[in-house]
Amino acid sequence: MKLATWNINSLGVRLPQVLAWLDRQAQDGPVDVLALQELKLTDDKFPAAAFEQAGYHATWFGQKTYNGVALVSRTPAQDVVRNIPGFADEQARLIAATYGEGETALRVIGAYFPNGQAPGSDKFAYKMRWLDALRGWLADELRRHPRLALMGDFNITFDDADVWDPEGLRETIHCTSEERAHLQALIALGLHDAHRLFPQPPKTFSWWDYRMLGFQKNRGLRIDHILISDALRARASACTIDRAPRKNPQPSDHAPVVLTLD
DNA sequence: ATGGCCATCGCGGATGGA
Repeated sequence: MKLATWNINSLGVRLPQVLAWLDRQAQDGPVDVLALQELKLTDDKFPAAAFEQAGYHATWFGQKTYNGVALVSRTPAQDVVRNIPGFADEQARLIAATYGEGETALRVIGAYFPNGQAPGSDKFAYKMRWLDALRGWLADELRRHPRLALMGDFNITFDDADVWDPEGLRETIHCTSEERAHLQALIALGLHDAHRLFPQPPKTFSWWDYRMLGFQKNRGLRIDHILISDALRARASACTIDRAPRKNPQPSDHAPVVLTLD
């Protein structure tokens, strides 16, 4: 089975690319759950019928202009949660659901972490509060759901290996010690960075700036992640970043991350 | 080189992204 995450930077613009990508993936095994971020549309504009026609269920949490997240899946979502319980938030950034029953039930959390803009800014402070709230709730979720995956656009790099220019970008947004400590605190709850469970080529990134020929020069960051619990780690067999959609006309600035489980 | 590109809203140019 496959789990995937993709920040598509407007589902209105890139729905055809998402459907084409799901089709392509299905050639060597369908994607069971795809987490999407940055829908940039309201709930009433979500293209549920298009996904249904393609054979997928969906559950979504939209917002006008900004943010918005969804889970697209082969089986229906159960026990859906929108945003972090107990954390008042105007922004649609998180959606969680359970797939399957009993001991094989899988809990999936799709999230669009705040960008944070710059250390010291109000948006950075919001990012830190959001991360605190996520950690508190996630600890409970892990107790309830041993088979759990947290995936999405984290807007945080783990370390210098996730950064095209570690010296030039030291302690800038996505690369600060404070953000990385928060990311490690999520790992400390009992999660694993699926990407690093397997050998990866150096300079493997998931996002490239639209400007300065960022993708062509591979000037990128790895900020899109799939974190999995111990129970899922035991079943993980591959984790890859698919650069192909970044070469599409009108691409998202992010590439999808795909985890394969036995 | 303190911007470059892209999407949104809405019809010019600001805002946000990362």
